[in-house]
Amino acid sequence: MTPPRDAYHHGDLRNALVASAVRLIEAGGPSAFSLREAAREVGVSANAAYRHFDDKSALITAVAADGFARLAERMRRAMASASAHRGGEPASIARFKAAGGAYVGFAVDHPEIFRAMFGECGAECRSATPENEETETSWTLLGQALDALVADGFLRPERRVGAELKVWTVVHGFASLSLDGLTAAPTQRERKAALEALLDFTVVGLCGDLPTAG
Amino acid sequence: MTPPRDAYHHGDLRNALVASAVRLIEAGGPSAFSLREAAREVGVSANAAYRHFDDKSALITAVAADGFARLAERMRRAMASASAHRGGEPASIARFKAAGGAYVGFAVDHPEIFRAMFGECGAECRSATPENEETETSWTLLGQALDALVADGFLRPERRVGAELKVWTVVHGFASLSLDGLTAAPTQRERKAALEALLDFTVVGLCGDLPTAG
DNA sequence: GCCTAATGTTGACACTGTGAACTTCCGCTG
DNA sequence: CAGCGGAAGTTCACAGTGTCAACATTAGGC
Repeated sequence: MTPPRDAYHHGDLRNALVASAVRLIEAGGPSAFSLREAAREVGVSANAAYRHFDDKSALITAVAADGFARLAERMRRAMASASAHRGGEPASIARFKAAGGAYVGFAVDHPEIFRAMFGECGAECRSATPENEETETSWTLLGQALDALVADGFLRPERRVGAELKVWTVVHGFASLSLDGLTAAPTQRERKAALEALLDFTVVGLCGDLPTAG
Repeated sequence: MTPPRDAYHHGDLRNALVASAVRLIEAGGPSAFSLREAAREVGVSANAAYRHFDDKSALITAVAADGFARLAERMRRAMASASAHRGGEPASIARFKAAGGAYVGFAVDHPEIFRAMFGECGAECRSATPENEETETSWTLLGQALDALVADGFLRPERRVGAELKVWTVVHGFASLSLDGLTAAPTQRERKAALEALLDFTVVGLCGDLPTAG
């Protein structure tokens, strides 16, 4: 992938460093990652990194940003493919569940990256600055899914407000617990079942009503 | 608090180190905490800590364990006081909401400790070993609150199974997002409103049904 | 009252993030 | 095409860190 470096100038150090950092973090978590090691892996002196990043944490921030972009992409894909072959479910609900599933799926597949994204260094990526398109995207995708629920008549419009936060809460909570393991490492099968139940629960919470209590 | 150390032996180094670590972590997060600094603060050589902890991470684990104990205590208190003066709400629902509120409250009041509890070093505290009474407790308290919902007829028994995970997911998710700030630092007032809405949403999700879809 | 084991101490090592000063080389201007 | 300015990398240096090994001190049981 990286050709043996002969030239004095690397050519694409920034991206190479980010890629190396992703590998290292993916392997051992954000704590088991050092600037020097990343530089070593790329074949460059430790301080070269400072031409491209203010900080060690700036590099991690870049990793987080990359993670957010990949997360959004994954959600996009999942939603699109859910529209295609859903299993008898209304399209809007299928898409909604697909979005949630993709979020959790990303977290489970890339736990350490996910941690980095929501650690202190990822903070800048998460603030909804107008420029931060990528970050905004997963939030936006969720919004689209919810709008579709309204359009299909499942979610009453007056309940639409604040729905993103609720869904995000559920999905993010499940992802966090899956990683940080309140439940001791369930099988993928069990997790899938739990997630399905959770998404149903979410739909009821959003769209449903309490039975006449008495 | 700690009397000026004159004796060669500290007397209660273990606890002193944990307390110091709690302060340091609370001040600057788990990353801005060093074994040496904690030892310095206690007035003891760096390596003295190794008589009480295998590792730096073992110390953090102790901090996490302490956090879990305090969290459970806070939930216990909140639930008890909710039984006393609830505002026209059924007791079981009031207690349930109090438990959730206490969880989030702890996370918001002690963000860095909370992070430590759910970071890699806190992992041992979270596994439900039979001995790990304290850890189990907040889960157990949640279970009690759910049982009360069943007893009061709000939650149908066949929906009881798996309810802990759902509630935990919501509450933990909201706590995480509140700390890690998807939403840019809302006021305490806003957060309280959001939490209230979220708990209502949770009750509906657990106990409610979809309106006859058509 | 001594011996042992628990508790603390000192010294050392490899490693980290980062600043300062120096070198190499790409790309532009004359 | 010469040469130069600045971007991109390098080396040296420093303060801190976690941790190991060897040593010192002391509390408590025989």
